[in-house]
Amino acid sequence: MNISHVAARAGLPAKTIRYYEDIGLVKPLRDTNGYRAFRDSDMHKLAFLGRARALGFSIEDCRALLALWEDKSRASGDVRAIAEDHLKQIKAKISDLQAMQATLANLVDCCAGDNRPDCPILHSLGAGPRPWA
Amino acid sequence: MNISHVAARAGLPAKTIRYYEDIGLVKPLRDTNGYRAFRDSDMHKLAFLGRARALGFSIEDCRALLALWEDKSRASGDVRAIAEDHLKQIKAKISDLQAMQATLANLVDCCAGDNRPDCPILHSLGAGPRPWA
DNA sequence: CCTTGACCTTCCACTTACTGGAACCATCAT
DNA sequence: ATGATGGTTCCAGTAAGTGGAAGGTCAAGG
Repeated sequence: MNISHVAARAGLPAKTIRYYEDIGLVKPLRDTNGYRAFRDSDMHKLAFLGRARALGFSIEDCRALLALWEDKSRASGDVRAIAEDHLKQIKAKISDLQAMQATLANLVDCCAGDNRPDCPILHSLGAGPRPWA
Repeated sequence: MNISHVAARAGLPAKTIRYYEDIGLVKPLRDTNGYRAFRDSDMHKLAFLGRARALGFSIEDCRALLALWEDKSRASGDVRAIAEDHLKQIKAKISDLQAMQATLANLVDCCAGDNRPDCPILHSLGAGPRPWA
């Protein structure tokens, strides 16, 4: 399988796949012409990576998950630990964003949004406490 | 006011303030010894930036908001447009994260997290549709 | 006067996870 | 032979800083 074929099947841009090879996440073979030759196992790895990245795992998390995936004797607790940690970060990020959203929605509601120069959004940004405080 | 004083009052690291000068967000004066000399107006700008960044506005958004803040004749509609756009992005990001959270929480729940090698998290990442699909 | 320590300065490299583009090679159909 | 698609490498840039080295400045203490 050449790169564009794999890209289509794994749902990743070819550029990204080359990058993943660069950083050692996949190691495709090479044809005599220098083209990358992906085995099925490479394809599966890339699909795995695509799904893990879509869940927001970092590249380094993906590297660890992939190692565990390949290690048939791994303990599921190791995987769960990574996933739980990531879940915690996701929750924290959601909280942050929700706080931002509340503050900003409030500011937008207060703003006439017309041609008058008086704008409560700028007023609030220019003085007062940090919005999230 | 020298940089560490401003940093403390604006709640930003000195490094960040130097960076903001680099990219033209603030233009402090200089003392004869080469030290940055911040006026009150610089301090207010930096505090403004700190608050806007805390709300997740990008640097370029901040640049625009700062220009509007300085422009006494601006229309509040301009500001509101930036804020509404940003709000939309925040909402989209929250949705994304919530979808991730749901999928991942489900996977974590299904995982025994013990020493057995069978792990539904890896199983799900290794096959099936993209989690968000 | 000299030193020490806490400032300040600049500049360069590194971070995340790619993405865009240039320059060049391979393959195939016309 | 030529043009259209592939593929390859490498270089640079993104957002928003952060870390560190090398070196100038200033006030206080001995």
